[in-house]
Amino acid sequence: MKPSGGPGRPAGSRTNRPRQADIARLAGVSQPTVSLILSGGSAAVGIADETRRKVMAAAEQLGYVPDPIAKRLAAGQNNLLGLYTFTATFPTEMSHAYHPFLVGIEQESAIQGYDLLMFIASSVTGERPHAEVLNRVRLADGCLFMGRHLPIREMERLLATDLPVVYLGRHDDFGDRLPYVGADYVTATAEVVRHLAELGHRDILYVRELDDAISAVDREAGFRRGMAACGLALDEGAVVRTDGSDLTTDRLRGWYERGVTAIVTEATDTDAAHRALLAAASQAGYRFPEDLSLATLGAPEYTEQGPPALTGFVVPRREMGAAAVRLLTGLIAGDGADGELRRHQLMSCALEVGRTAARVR
Amino acid sequence: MKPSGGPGRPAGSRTNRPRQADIARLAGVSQPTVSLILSGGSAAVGIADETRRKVMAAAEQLGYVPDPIAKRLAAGQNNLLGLYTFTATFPTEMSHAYHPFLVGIEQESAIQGYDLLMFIASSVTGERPHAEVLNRVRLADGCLFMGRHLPIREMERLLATDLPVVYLGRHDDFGDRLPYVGADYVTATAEVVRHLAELGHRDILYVRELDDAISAVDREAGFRRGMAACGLALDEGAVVRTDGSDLTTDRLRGWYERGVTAIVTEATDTDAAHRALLAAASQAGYRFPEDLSLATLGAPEYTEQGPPALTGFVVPRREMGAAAVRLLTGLIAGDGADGELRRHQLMSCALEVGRTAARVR
DNA sequence: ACTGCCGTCTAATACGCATCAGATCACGAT
DNA sequence: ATCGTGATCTGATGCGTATTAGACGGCAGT
Repeated sequence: MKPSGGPGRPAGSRTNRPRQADIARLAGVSQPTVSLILSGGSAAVGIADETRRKVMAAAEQLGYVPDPIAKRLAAGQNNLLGLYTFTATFPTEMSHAYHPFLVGIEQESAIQGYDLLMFIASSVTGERPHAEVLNRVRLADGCLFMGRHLPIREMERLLATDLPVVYLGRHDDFGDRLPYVGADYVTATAEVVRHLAELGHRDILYVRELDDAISAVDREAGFRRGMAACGLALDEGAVVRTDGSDLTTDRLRGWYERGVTAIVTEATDTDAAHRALLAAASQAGYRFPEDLSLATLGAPEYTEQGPPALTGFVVPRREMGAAAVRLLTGLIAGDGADGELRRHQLMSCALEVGRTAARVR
Repeated sequence: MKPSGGPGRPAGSRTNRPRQADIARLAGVSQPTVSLILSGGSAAVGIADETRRKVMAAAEQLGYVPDPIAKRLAAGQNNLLGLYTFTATFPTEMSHAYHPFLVGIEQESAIQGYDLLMFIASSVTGERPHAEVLNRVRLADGCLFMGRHLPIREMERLLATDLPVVYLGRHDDFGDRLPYVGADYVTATAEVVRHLAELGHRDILYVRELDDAISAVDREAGFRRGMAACGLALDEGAVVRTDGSDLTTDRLRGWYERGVTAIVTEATDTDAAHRALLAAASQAGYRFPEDLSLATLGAPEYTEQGPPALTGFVVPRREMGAAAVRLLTGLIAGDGADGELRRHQLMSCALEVGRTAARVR
């Protein structure tokens, strides 16, 4: 490699961008003085106006731009928020599940003055995809994690670090060590049940997904709580688990004839249960809400075509993303130690009164 | 802030992560030796096996993880690709215009082993939103730019830098200095015209947007070229500019009665022209393709519900994103100097034979 | 035995900025 | 005349890693 520096520049320089030292030389002061004036900000009291002017002028003349890397190395902060998703962030098939979160994250990050660093390189590197990420993650001042299943071991190691971290979603396995922003599915589901009860429904069925993701567990808990609060009996088989494949037309008819008047189901990434239910109903000739009432937990955001149609609740994804960013930046700023920050936040989901549930006949 | 260093560590240390110096002490060698062994990779010949083992063991024992910041400062590379969009990357209203690009960018970045650094903070900082970009952008090894209108002055300054840059979209104002990956609208539009001509259409109208974005200019050029190539006359008024507001039902009727059998229009961010045309047609009672044939340039990607319906062409956004990343990483690797890299790339857009255009009666 | 050379490792330094402990000087108070 | 005392600025150093020049021994060749 040849010393590509300009005239009068030390040989090691890889670039010809001006540095603070150049400004200092031009202004006839020392490099620390330049540093104080340019980045010291409010701490730059005790600098003569004359000196300040000279330095500013020199910086302007040279077109100085601070090197973020050096800044970070020296100061230990670079206004970068890491964003780590356990799957591809921009999925091809799945209808942009992360998108509403990202909208909130982006907005709030911008407000807080942080840029977003998306860690994706490792998603294709091989067998232990998340092992090496943790190295890179430290590049940011703090990191946001999202995704249905988080890798326990890697998370454990990360938490042993002093890097601020926030998980988007509820997760209590790490106790207080893992701050998160989640959705209050329990309360929201109970409210949906209460809404149905107020419409006169007493025989309510809950059709949920197979796997035990926290959201599913919470929703079922909310369902049971809501039923209990309304004094409704929860007979055997009132909670149905399915991945969609066994949700036949006959089964649906059976429920109907047994006297079920309302069905609660949940929308998820895959939407298996929800979709299967709609399919079976359409095939059996049942209409919502004429024949059966339907409530969907966590319905997708409004689309552009008109008001919400599905009764249920909507997860405030945008607000959750923004809240997560606020929590993270708070932790970075060190508010965590003072206990000013609620490290575990559950956002409430608004009840949506749509057109799929009606008063029982 | 308190000096949180552990026991035996210098007070200035902000973190208790092990450094190369710690490994060196534990293994009884010097820090440069550790550096050589751990990151030197192939250049680490000339190291005794015994030493190598000791160092590796010590690194493993301490759970060493290299600091990307320091690495970058020292080596001038950090495997980060910047992504700068001139508007919010995750828009709320607009139907995820950037999304398909992002899918390609993410995939290819992962393959190339780069993480993605999204610069967003400046979008809210005030009057000259992009002025401060230069500061941040240099954090990455190279930067991808996207957005309809790029700020000339800032780009000019950036190009004076040695930072590799790629623009997603065609832009020739900077000559060869701004590498880009664009779409070949001219050829694609000409092919659409040819397709219509083969269906027997001779009176073809082109309805385009008002503003002179490059895509619009190219498409019109392609339209004219296509007409010429097919030996079709281009009479006065064959090209209509509109922002949608003046596209009345009467006007559409006028065209129809004048003998126009096919209309070519373009889909853009706002979709103003395209949407207005559809609205007017629907209001006038015209159906596609029964009454009029319609071709849409740059139709949105397939949605999940079935095969494409619109005749026209589709912009290969995913591939463009991937190509842009390849170009950028190539530039970073220094392939640019050897002329191995096509700094200006135009990707072809596949003709879509949909259901809105039919053989003329 | 002296020279030359290879293999192995280390001292020194760069990278660009921030921070801290003084240095320097002027000025007023004792 | 001496001693603070505040206002301004600088020297030295750190941040964690990569790189380069060269130190140090040992071994072969003459």
